[in-house]
Amino acid sequence: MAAQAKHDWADDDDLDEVSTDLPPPQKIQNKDGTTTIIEYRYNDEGQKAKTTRRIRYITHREVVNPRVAERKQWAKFGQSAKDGLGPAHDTTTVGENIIFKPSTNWRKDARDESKDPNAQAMKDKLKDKKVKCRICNGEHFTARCPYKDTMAPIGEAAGGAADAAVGMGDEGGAGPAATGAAGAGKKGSYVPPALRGAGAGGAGAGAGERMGGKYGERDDLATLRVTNVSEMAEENELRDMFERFGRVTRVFLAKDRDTGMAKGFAFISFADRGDAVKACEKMDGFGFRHLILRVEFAKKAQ
DNA sequence: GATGAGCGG
Repeated sequence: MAAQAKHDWADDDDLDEVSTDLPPPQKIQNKDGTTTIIEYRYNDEGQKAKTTRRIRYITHREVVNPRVAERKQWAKFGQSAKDGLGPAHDTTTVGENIIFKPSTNWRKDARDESKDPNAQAMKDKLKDKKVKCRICNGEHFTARCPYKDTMAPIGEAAGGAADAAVGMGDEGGAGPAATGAAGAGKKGSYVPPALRGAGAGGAGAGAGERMGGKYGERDDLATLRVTNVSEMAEENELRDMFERFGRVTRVFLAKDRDTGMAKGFAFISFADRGDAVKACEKMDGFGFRHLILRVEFAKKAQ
């Protein structure tokens, strides 16, 4: 036993893998000056593969980038130290040859481009485009409209409020009537997706309909704030954790908008407040990724 | 320790 123990059976396989009946590479000189190289190797699936290449050796300086030619002469190192010069098929991927065409007169190039009919059509389209405010039809963005906060967008006149505001606009100033219109609700102001459809009771509120309250009010009756959340955590994980208590309607994991780094707290909204209560009780103090979660009902807007 | 996100030319 000891006599033959030097040989680890596990190594045998490896040896076989590389050294079994792979025919040696062949080089065939063709009459036209090219060389055909046939190599055998194992591919990723462990199957034998044959590679045939017909190449023409070029030594002319003008044809081969001299710096590339030089690199081919470099001695290899590391695990490739014993390999011959030039690229080896099993360690080298020959990339696509991307040709840059730096231009000294890009202005002229740009002009040429404009002759392209497609580009021209596009330009015409853009030329005709004018900024048109959705509120007052003025030549500014809706967001910059002076009546942004006092008027509903055209075609969405809410009762007499919008008309009143139009009247004010004609007089060139905002007055008490306009202020009243604003009080009725900022229709037309942007509502972020998370807040859309929010209203008393949550369900049944028609989209965009005012529920006697301000816009921007989120239904947080069944929303939990979870703090001490691992920065590695993902929204899906949180959802999975809380879903066992009831239907989770929203998971918000706070992250820095620029860096994307998790800020370590999250909001979980439930469809049913009773589920939220249960989840709050059970999950407060829950160990998650080496941290202990703190779970409480979210404040603000109730 | 922290209470949320943000249109579109």
